[in-house]
This record gives sequence, C-alpha cells and structure tokens, in this order.
Amino acid sequence: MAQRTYTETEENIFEAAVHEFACKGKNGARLHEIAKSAGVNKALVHYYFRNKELLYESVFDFMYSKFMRALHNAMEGNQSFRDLLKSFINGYIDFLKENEGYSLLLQQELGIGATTLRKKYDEVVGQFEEAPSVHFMKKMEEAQKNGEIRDVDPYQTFITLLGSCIYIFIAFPIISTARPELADKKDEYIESRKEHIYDLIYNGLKLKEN
Amino acid sequence: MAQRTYTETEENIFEAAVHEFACKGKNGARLHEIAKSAGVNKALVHYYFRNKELLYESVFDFMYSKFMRALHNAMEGNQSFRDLLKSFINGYIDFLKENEGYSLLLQQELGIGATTLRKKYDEVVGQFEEAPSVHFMKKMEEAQKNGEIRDVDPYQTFITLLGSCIYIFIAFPIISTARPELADKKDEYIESRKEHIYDLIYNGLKLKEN
DNA sequence: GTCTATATCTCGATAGAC
DNA sequence: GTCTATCGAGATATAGAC
Repeated sequence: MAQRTYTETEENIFEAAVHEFACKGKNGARLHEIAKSAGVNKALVHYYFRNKELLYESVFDFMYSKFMRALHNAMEGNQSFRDLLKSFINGYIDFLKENEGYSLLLQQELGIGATTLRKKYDEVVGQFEEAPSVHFMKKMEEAQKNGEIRDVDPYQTFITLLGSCIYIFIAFPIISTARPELADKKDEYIESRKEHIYDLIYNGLKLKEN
Repeated sequence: MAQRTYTETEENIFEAAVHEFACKGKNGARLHEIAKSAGVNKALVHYYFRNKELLYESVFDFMYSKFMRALHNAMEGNQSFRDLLKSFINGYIDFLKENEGYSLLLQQELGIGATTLRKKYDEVVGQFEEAPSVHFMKKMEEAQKNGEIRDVDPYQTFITLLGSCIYIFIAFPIISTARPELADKKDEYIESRKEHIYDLIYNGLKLKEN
C-alpha cells in the first residue's frame, strides 16, 4: 500500500505508529504511546487498525515501499555505471538520513526473524518492473564488457555497497561511544561517507591499466 | 566478565538466555522460554540472575567481550597491512559465522538505543591495551607512508570494512527472499564474501601506479 | 468517530514448601 | 538448590455510552 487514503485522525495515528515502532521495535512499541502522541484515545487505535499486528504490518509495508521507491528513483535514467554508482550511494544515504526510522525498523524486523518482511516482500517488490539490484547488476555487467571495470561479481558488489552505506546508521551508537568527538557531527560525518564509499568502491572496481 | 565460573544449572540457563535474547531481542525474549530450554523452573532464573535486566546484561557483556577478543586475535602479530586486512576479514567473518547470535544480539541492542552497550563499553574495551580500530588505523597509516596504498581516510575505511563484512549476516533474510537460490547455500556464500571483500577493498586502496 | 470503563491476558517477580 | 503457587504490573483488546 504505497498510497494511503487516510482521514486526519487515522493519519495521525499512523505517523505516531511509524515513530513508535521505529524507536522501540515491534515488541517494545506501546499502543498507549502511539495513542498519546497521536492525541487520541487508545481505543481509536483499535478502531482504525484492529490490532497491534495489523498496525505494524501497515507501517512496515508503507516504509518498505517508500524505501524501494527511493532506491528505484536513485537509479533512474540511462546513466553510465560510474554515475549510477554515485547516484545510488547518494540516493540511498539521503533516504536513510531523511528516514532514520526506516533503518531502525528494518534492522529490528530482521532481528526478530523477518516474518512480516517475507509476508510483504512479493507485494512490495511486485510494484516495480525491475528490482534495484537487477538494474545495478545489468549496468555493472555492461561496464565490465566495455572494459571500464574489472571482472568482480556484481551481486557481491551490490551487497558490499549496501553494507557500506547502511552500517553507519546501524552502528552509530557504537561509533559515537568509541569516538565521542563524532557524536555531535553525525550529519556531517554521514555526508562524508558518500564520497568515501564511491571513491573506495569505484577504485576497487576500476581496471588498474586505466 | 569474560570468564564465567558457573555451576552446570547456571550455565544451562545462561546458554538458553544467549539463544533466546539473540533470537527474539531483549523485549521479545521470555524468561519462561529460557527456563524451559534450560530444563529448569522459571523461579531458578531469578534465583541465579535476579531479574531479566541483569540476565540480559550478563549475556550482552559476555558476547561483547568474546567479540572484542575475536577481533583482537584476528589482528595479532606484526603483519603487513595487506595481511592484516585479509586476516581481519577472515577473523571477523569466521566469528560471526560461529556466533550468529552475536550479530542478532548486537543488532537488536543497537536498535533499541544501545543503553546496555554504552553502560558496558568502557569495562569491555578496557580489557585491551589497544582497540582493534586503532591498531587497524596505525597499520593503514604505515602502509600509506610506505607508498603501498592511497591516501584514503583510515577510519572511514574501517567502517566500510565492518559494514561490508557484517551486512550479509544482518540482511540474510532479505537476501534469501530476493534470491531463494542462495537460501540453502548460506555458509558457502558467506565464505565467498571473504575473498570478494578483500579483493574489492584492497584494490580500492592500492595505488594505481603499481 | 470518539470516549470511558473494564475485561483479559501475558509476563516478570516473589513467597514459601521441600 | 529447586519447585509450586500466586501476586501484581502493565499491555492488548473489547463493550458500550455519547
């Protein structure tokens, strides 16, 4: 359900739920807190969303669709592999910055077994003709045929790329504990990751002869 | 507390707790389930560990110490930067493979705000003269001065390295949903990440002139 | 649609027998 | 040290008035 047609109250509850589930996870989230920050009574949450499970599924579905769309948009247009790599990194990191809740939500969903993810996967991914990973791989294979880059496994590279981008969001609590000087420069530091990741990975792929 | 001196029953409870907390997270874990899989009564869990919070802290502390020791060991000896990179990747991935619970536990701890981590951080890291990240950075700076590798920020590289290694463990539920053919080749695929990560990152750092 | 009141349940924790 | 029984907090969920 990428498109929501909610009444104002419903929308308030939904937004509050996104926040609560993202901060505390599926198990830690409290319907009481969701109702409170939506400015309504607990019973209304049930009125609109029936129960906690279904509310969580709606929230997860929405965020996951939004995320897939962001990845898709980041790779739009018929770019060179080099530009695709750059705009993918920028788009992915920008999305995570603007939707910090998403990485937390996903992280926790994965941590508890990903049952909701598996349930929603086909429905969400089915909205797109081509998965982001597939598009990335095609472009990378083209660049390999062109002789622009080395013969490195495209899917492995895609995984490395995702991990390189998302890790700072997942691990920031450790990183800021280990290096307190970064704690109040979070945004800046995250921004600086874009160039670093592009530089390291593109150089890692580039043919040495060039 | 890296060293435990537990009675057999205590040990059973602790092992069951590691498993339960790793699979379901701090909030999702049930003392009832821990007692059941340890083969004892619920009350005994309280007898030995007082309450859920303290049990969780013990489990986290133990796993985190074990993890830090593994990283430390992976970087032992006076190796060249190139060998250090290789043995760090191998050591880190091997640890995660043998302790799948760890990445889940840490992932969830981070997801819920990392309060326990922050509480235990100094105590755990204080056991070592030099943090793994510091050692890595020193070696990398040496290699930069030697002219072996390019002038890339060492800490950024360290973060990219960690993310590249751990992501497959965190995201396997998505990856195996997106590519079902990998679902039953998990171990093999994880093993193949070692070489890929080393190759991509080392090439990314290497001077083009070489 | 929104509220109050309350039922129901799950789970962590304790008391006390053996 | 281990168990049975039970308490009590806190959370989800529902009934029913307005």
